[in-house]
Amino acid sequence: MKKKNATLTDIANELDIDVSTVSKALKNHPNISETTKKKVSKVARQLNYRPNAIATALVKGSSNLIGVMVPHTDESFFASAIRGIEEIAQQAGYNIVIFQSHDDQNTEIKNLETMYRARVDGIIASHAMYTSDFSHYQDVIDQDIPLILFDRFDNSLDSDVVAVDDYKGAYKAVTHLIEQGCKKIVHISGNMGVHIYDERLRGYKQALKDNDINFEEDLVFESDTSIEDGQQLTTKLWDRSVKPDAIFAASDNPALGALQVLKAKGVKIPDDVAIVGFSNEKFTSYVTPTITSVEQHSRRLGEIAAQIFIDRISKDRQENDNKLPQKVILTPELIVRESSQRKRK
Amino acid sequence: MKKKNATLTDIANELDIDVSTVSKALKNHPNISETTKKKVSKVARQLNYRPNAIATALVKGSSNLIGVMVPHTDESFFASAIRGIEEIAQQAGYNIVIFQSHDDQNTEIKNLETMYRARVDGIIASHAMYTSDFSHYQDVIDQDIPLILFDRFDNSLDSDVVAVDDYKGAYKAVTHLIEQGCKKIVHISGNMGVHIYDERLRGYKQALKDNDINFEEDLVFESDTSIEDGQQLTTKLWDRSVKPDAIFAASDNPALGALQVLKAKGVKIPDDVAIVGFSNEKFTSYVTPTITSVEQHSRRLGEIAAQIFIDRISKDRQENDNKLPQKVILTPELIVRESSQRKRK
DNA sequence: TTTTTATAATCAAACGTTTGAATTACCTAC
DNA sequence: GTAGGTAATTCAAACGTTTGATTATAAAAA
Repeated sequence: MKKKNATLTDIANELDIDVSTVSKALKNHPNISETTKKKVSKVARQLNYRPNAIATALVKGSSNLIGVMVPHTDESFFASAIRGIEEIAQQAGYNIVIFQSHDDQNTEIKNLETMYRARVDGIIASHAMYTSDFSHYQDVIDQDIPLILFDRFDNSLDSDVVAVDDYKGAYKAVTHLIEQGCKKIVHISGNMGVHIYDERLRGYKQALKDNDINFEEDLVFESDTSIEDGQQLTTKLWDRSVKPDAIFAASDNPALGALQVLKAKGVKIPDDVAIVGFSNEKFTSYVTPTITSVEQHSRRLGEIAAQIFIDRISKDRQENDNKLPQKVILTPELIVRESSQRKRK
Repeated sequence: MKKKNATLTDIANELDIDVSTVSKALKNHPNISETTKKKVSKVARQLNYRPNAIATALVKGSSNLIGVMVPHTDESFFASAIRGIEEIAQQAGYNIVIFQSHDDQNTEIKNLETMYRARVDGIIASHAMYTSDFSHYQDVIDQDIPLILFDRFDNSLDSDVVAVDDYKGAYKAVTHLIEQGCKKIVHISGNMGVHIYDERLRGYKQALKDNDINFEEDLVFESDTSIEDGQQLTTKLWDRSVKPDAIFAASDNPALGALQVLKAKGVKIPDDVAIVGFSNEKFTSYVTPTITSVEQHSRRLGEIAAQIFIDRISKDRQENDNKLPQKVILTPELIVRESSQRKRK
C-alpha cells in the first residue's frame, strides 16, 4: 500500500499552527518570522514533506506539463528533438509528457484530447505524415493553448513554428551535385502533398533551373522513404536505356537503398553516379561509401521549440500583446561525404 | 490569455442543478435519471466541457502519470524502449513523463525528486551508467512507489526488473565465433563494474571455458563503447605480433570502429578476423560487411516494463499481498551477418 | 390514510495547496 | 492611557472534482 505523503496540514498540526503559516513559511514569505520558518522547515524535513504538485497545479491553474507529440519516439530525428525539448523544459521547471501519433490522424486527435484533460500548459508537436485536415490543431490555437509545431507544419495554421528550411537544404544538395558535374539528377521524393517533401522537391527544381538544367518529370519518383523502396526504384530505373548520373533522395533510407543496388551492379559511386540523402542519419557516415546528407539539427530544433514555448508562456503572463506567432526556420547544413565527392576537382 | 475551461459547476449552473448530479450524470451513475443525463451531456457538449484531470487526480490520489527516466532519449535502445512503454501505458490510460539522467547520479536524484512532487503513480527507469550507490532507488521502494528497473539494474534492489540476459547474449555470440573456428577471441568490454558489461564478460569467459579455450587476460579491453575507442584499441592490438582471429565487442560502436580499422588494413572479414557486436544497432546491417550482433528487443523490453507496472498497480489496488518483485529476463537473439559468417562450413 | 420502498436529487466533506483580507499581539509615541 | 503602527499569524475562500450520507418526491403496499 502506498504510504501517505506528508502534507502541509501534517506539519501544521505537529506545530499547532495554521496551514497557511506553514505554506508561507516554506516559500519564505516576508510576513513569517524567522523562528517559525526554522521550526517549519525542521518538521518538514522530519516528515519528509514534498509539495504536492497536483494540488498546486489545481490552485495555480497550470500543470507545469508540456505535451509533446511525435509520430514515433524511436525515429532518430524525433528522439533527438525530444532530447532537446526535455533539456530546456527541465531547466525551466516543466516536465514533458510524450505522445505518439503513429502517423495517424485519429490517434493525433485522441492524444490532443488527453492533453486537454491533463491541462498541459503547452503543446509541441510534429504532425502525422498524412494529416491534411488541421482543424484539430486549429482547436488548440483557438483555446489559447501555446502550440509549437516543429519540423512538420502547415502554413494555414497560425502557430509557432520551428523547422528546417527543406527548400534550402534540397537546393544546397542539388547545387552541390551540379557542381560535381552531374547533369541528369534523379529525385526520390517522399509522399507528395507532405509539406517537407514538397519543399525538397521545390528546392530540387529551383537548383536545376538556376543552373539551366531542364526539369524532367520522369526523373522524379515518389517513395515511402524506406530502404526497400529506394532499392526497387533504383532497380527499375537502371532498366532504362539512359542512366542518370546522380540521385538526390529526400530521405537517407532510399539513398541507402539506391547505394546498395548500384554497388551490387558495379556502378561506381560517386564517379558514375553521385548520391545525396537527407537527414544525416548516423548510418550515412558508417556505410561504404559514406553518404553525403543534409543535417537538420534535430536536437537544436527541439531546444528552440521548448524555448519558444517558454517565451510565449512568460509573454502570456505579462499580458502584453506581443503574441505574433514566431517562425524559426533553421538553415540545414550539407555534409559532403564520399558518395558525392568526385576527386577530379 | 488562456480561455477558462468549462467546469462541472458551469454545467450545473446552466441547468440549475447540483454539481454532484452533473458529475454522476457524466459517469453514468445509476442514481441519475436518463432525462438528466441527456440534458447534462448536451450542455457539456455545448460548453465543450473536458474533465479536469488535475482535480480528479487530487481527489483520487493518483496522477495517472508514469515517470520514465533514461540516460538519453536519443540513444536508439532507449528511444525504442520509450516507444514500447508509451504504447502500453497509453492503452491503459496512463501518460508518461520523460526524464533524462545524462548518466549522472545527481541528475538522477533530482529527477526522482521531481517525480515525487508530481506524484507519479510509478517509475520506470534505467539507471545512470556509473551509479553505484542505489539508495535513491531504495527510497522509491520504501515509499511504496512501484519501481520498474529496465535493462540496467542492481541486484541489491528489491524492485521489479525487466532486462535482457547479457550473459546469455555474450555466451551465444562467443559460442558462435568458436563454431566458426575462432580460437583467439578478443573482447572489447564497456565500463567494468557496470552490471551489463560485467555480465557480457562473464558470458564470454564461460563460453571459452565450455569450449576448452583458455581465458587470456590480455585479450580483454575496457572501452567507453565509442567508435573511436574501438578504432584505437584495434590499432594498438594489431601492433602485437600475435593477432587474434575474432573480436567480440560488448557494444556495436567499438565493433564498427574495429571493422573500419581492419578493413583499412586489408584484413579479411570474417575470414581473417570475425567480428560480433552487441545491441543490433540499425547501422550493423547497413555497413560493409554487415555486422553480426545481439538483438536486445528494446521495444519489447519497454512494453513489458509498462505491463509490469500496470499489473502491480492493479495488485496494489486489490491489496492481496502477492507483491513479490517480478524479474523478467529476456533471452537475446544472435543475428548472424557477414562479419562472422565464414562461408567454409 | 399511513407506512414502506424506490428513485432521483442534493448535501457536505474531502483532496492539498495558495493568497488576500482580517485579526491578534505587542510595541511606540504622544 | 489610549491611539497608531508594525509584525506575525490566522481566516476563509478558492481551484474542480468525487462520493457516501442525507433528503425530497412520488408511487406502491398495508
